[in-house]
Amino acid sequence: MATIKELAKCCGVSVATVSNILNNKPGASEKTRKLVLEMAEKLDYTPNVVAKNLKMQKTRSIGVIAEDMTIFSIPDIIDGITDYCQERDYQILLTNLRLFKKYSDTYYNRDDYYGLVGLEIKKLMEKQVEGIIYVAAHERIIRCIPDTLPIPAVMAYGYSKSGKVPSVVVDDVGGAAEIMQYLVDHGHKRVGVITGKPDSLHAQARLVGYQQVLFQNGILYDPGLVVEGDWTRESGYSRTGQLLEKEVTALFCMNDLMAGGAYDRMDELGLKPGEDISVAGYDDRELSGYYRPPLTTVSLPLHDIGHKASELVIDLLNGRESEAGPDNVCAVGCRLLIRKSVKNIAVEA
Amino acid sequence: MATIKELAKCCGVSVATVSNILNNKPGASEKTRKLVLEMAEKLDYTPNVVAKNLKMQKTRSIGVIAEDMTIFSIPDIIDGITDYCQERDYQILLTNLRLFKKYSDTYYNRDDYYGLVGLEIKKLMEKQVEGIIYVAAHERIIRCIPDTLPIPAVMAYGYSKSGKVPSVVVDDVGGAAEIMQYLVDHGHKRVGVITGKPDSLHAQARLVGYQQVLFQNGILYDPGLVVEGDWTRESGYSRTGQLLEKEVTALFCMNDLMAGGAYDRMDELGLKPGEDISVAGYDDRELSGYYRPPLTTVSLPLHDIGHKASELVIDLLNGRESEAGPDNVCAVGCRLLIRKSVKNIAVEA
DNA sequence: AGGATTTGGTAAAACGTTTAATATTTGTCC
DNA sequence: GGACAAATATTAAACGTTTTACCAAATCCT
Repeated sequence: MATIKELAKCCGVSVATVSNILNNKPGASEKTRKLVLEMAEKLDYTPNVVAKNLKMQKTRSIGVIAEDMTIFSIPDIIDGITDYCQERDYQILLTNLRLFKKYSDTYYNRDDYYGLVGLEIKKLMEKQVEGIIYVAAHERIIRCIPDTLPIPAVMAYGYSKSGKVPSVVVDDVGGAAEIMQYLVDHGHKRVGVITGKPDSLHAQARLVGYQQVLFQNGILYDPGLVVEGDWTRESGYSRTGQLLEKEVTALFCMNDLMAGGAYDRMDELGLKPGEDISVAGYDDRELSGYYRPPLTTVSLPLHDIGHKASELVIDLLNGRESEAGPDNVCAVGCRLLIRKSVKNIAVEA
Repeated sequence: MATIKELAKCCGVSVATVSNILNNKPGASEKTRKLVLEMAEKLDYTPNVVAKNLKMQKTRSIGVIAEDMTIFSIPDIIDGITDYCQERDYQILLTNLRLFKKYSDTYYNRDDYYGLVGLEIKKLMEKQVEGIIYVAAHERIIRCIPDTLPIPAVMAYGYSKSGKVPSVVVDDVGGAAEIMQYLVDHGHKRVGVITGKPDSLHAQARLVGYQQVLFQNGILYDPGLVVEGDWTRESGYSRTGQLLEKEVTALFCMNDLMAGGAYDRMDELGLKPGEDISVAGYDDRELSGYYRPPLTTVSLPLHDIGHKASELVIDLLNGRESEAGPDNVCAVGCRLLIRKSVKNIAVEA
């Protein structure tokens, strides 16, 4: 593989000249410029970027630490990251923690998990990445990214402990509000809710969105209409029964899986989802498009999260101020995905 | 950020000594060894790997070119790649082509697609990756990886045009044979097939597996029992009707989506899948576990494909001979995933 | 014509490591 | 105490670039 020195020799000029020409710096005659360019082509000269990086003290690369590639949220976030990084010509170094393969459910309390992340950060820094994005599988407070890093870091789909490292997250209250408003616009005043695990940030925020819409529309909040699920299809199935007894006209399930469980239960009871009882989901998992009827849900802005996160980190490493909010959190909005599971029962005026 | 030179000065020794100690080479006294190690800790010395790479002419990194991160097969393959690469301490540089976002369905005929891939390969080589893995979204012949690359390359989930670059693919005939054998073991002699698009390698191989099992069990192959689908749920739905007229006892759908369509049709006709008619799928898409009844299917060895591909490429770049078969193709086996959609109708002996 | 300026080019240092060749210190033995 | 070997440490070159400082030739201006 030809080096710049060999190329220079072939052209009968100095390396400096070649370097200048290749980086289109001024100060070379058209003649030598052409000569060098042609010769570079002929020798199939490929610049050694690692030498360049060493000299320039820049790598135009950022480290991406993903908790687990096989969790549904992660690939889309990474897709967003690569989208923006390509545009800005940054290379990504991927680290896959394989968290859910390596650790039990309680992974996030384990010291060795922190150790692992610390090690991977160190490895990336040795490789002179200019920034780091940590991609969480679901929103929560992540304690393992120190806020004393000498390079910028950004959390995608999670919060940092101290709030010092910028985070980009889903606007869950907005998303929940949007679909709830859609429900009340379609005449649903008694909407049962199946929540996620109550310690989950997602579940808390979505509940706030629910309450917000109730309030804004002058509907009294009835705590009896909200029951606790745990994100699984089974919990959606089992909770649906008790909600149905309360004469709700619609169900808001805090994820698509539980909505699937609700469908199951209704089928059993001879009720038609989207006809007898409306149902709304959340997340836009691939499968919910295949429910019968297809589920109306809210689409998580995963791509945008990745896009925004890389935007932030690249701004930061170029010395520009982060334009995340004052609390360093950037919430990106969801898109309402209207399908067939919500019936309009509003009486016309 | 401290360099080795500063560290050396702080310790009052030469850089060479520090280097030797840090790489635990022999020839340093216990005393200085300890001193240096402690000082390194104290200064939080972080070696500059790009300098090291330049000197060593090695980067321990491999480039991964993924066609599209958001296609379901890709993340699992990448997970397999990272799994093995972590073990061997190779870093991965990720390139996401975003093929299905950027190009139409006919992307693979477009010149700019080839150009794009060529460019990305060049970029990776400039960064001195030691090997390249191309990750396809589904199996087909990939024409855009030249077989004259100066570094080893491997195709994951695809074939190279010339057969010169090693490929690791799914053993689709084996997978189809396995689930078919399961079907006949459960007494099904008349098994209808809904194929994928006939020009797909997947569809062709799976059909061979189907025929193989028929032959081995002395069942006559009836071409009337195989109808052409196009991988979509709709095609599964529409094809099911005509198969049902042929008095089949089971359906083998060449992917889970079409199996879902078959379920839909049976529901409509008042037939219970897994009871009145057995159905088998292929691919193990997440959603098929939620079908009612859960679909018996074959699980694609995506993780293993990634694992094997990185094994091959790392062997290759270390000068070991590739242990792919003589035709440079390594087919990795599938796992039968038994759930609830196949009924045993065999008469006991 | 001759000094000043512009144009086109070069030499060499630097980036942070590793390593081969060499130098220095320490220890052993008579 | 001196010779020799072994143990330990140092010097300097190298990896492939970029860039600063410098130089020579060509061009311009009066």
